[in-house]
Amino acid sequence: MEKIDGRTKLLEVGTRLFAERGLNGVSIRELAQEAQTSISMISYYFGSKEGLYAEVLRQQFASFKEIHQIREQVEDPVAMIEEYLRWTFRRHRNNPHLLRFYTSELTNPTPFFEPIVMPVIDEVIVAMAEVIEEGKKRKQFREDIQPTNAALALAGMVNYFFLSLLATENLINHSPEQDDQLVHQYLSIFTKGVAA
Amino acid sequence: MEKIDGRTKLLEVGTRLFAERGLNGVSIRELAQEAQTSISMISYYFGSKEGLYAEVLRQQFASFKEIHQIREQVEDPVAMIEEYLRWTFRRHRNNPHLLRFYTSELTNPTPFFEPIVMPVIDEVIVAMAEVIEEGKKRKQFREDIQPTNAALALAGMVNYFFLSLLATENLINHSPEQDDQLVHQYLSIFTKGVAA
DNA sequence: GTTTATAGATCGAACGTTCGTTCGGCGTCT
DNA sequence: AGACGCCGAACGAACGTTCGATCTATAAAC
Repeated sequence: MEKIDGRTKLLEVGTRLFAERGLNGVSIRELAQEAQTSISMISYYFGSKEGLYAEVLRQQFASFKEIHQIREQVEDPVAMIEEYLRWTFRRHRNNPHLLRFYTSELTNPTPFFEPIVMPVIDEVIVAMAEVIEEGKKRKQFREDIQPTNAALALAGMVNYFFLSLLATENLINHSPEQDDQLVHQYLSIFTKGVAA
Repeated sequence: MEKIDGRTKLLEVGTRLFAERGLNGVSIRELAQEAQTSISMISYYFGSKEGLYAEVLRQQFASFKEIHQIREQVEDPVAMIEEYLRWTFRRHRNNPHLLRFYTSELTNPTPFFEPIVMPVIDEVIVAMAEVIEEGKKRKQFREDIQPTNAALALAGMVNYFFLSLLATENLINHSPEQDDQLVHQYLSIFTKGVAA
């Protein structure tokens, strides 16, 4: 039974509670009680409640930077989109809270959206738009696709699908084995298709 | 210069402010000031702040019921999906607040999600899943599509796309003329396609 | 090896502010 | 005169923050 330090415990509890009810939906008294510490510890470690929230956000969105490593490793646009989908699935499955912060900040931005969240989201969208552009050049993707719109649609599909799983509490039931089917389905938007 | 009654003004202001910052992000004092009335009017007309929020939610999600009329009018599955997309585009363009309530309630549900929001969302998803199922029977859609997942993905794509427009404040710039391209792009997931 | 000093972690009480709600009264119509 | 729309003051509760005191553990001094 090892005792983890109070700061870590607060970050842990903050992540869970802020994800569930947002910045304004959680009080420092609830945070302190859940972390089995006192209310003054939040100001002590993070300056303020908003300081704790900002630190939680930074932790949550740190994984977005991985997109650059993935892009270096995978050269082919189709393979890259596939890898992007699997990477996103993996991230959401490993961290069920990320999606809530992501969507919540996009819908009702806090003062931390612009400095913390927007830059990392932007990097991913720009990166994927470039990948799609390259795919068009290589005639792998349809001509009528607008890269930035397509990158947004792609991210939207995946995120929203997981959001629906989250809302119906099926996130745990969705196993890695189902990824293949989803990847294939989503990928097909970009590949040459025949309209009915 | 006609004077609208206080109740309507409060609903109007409540819709805008709750959409921007959520139930917990807006105080009754701010609502009253913005509506140029006094703080006691909220309890007077709606019982409580939550009562006002609930009424706003009911107004916002009333349009979801239109799905049944549309389904009665359009018989062909492909045409139905197309009509669904146009209907959704139209709704989001006419009411820029709807999407925020939709996503916000899905991500961080208030006590009103279950009684007010969930039922109408469910009706739309079930209806579209049935349409997709019918499309599979008629060999219009690919065999490997799972109807409910596909209905969720479809809704996700559209909603998230508009959410991104909202976040970048481009919603006004997106004109009805661009709908055709989007409809075609999104529709292609369901039509028989060739993987690259 | 014992004592002392020092820095960090933790606490609960208290502060001032803001919150949502209630209530008595005032004006304006029917 | 009675019903309704409306107001501002007041209430208790909850909020986030601050502060002085206490505890702990390591380092320094003897």
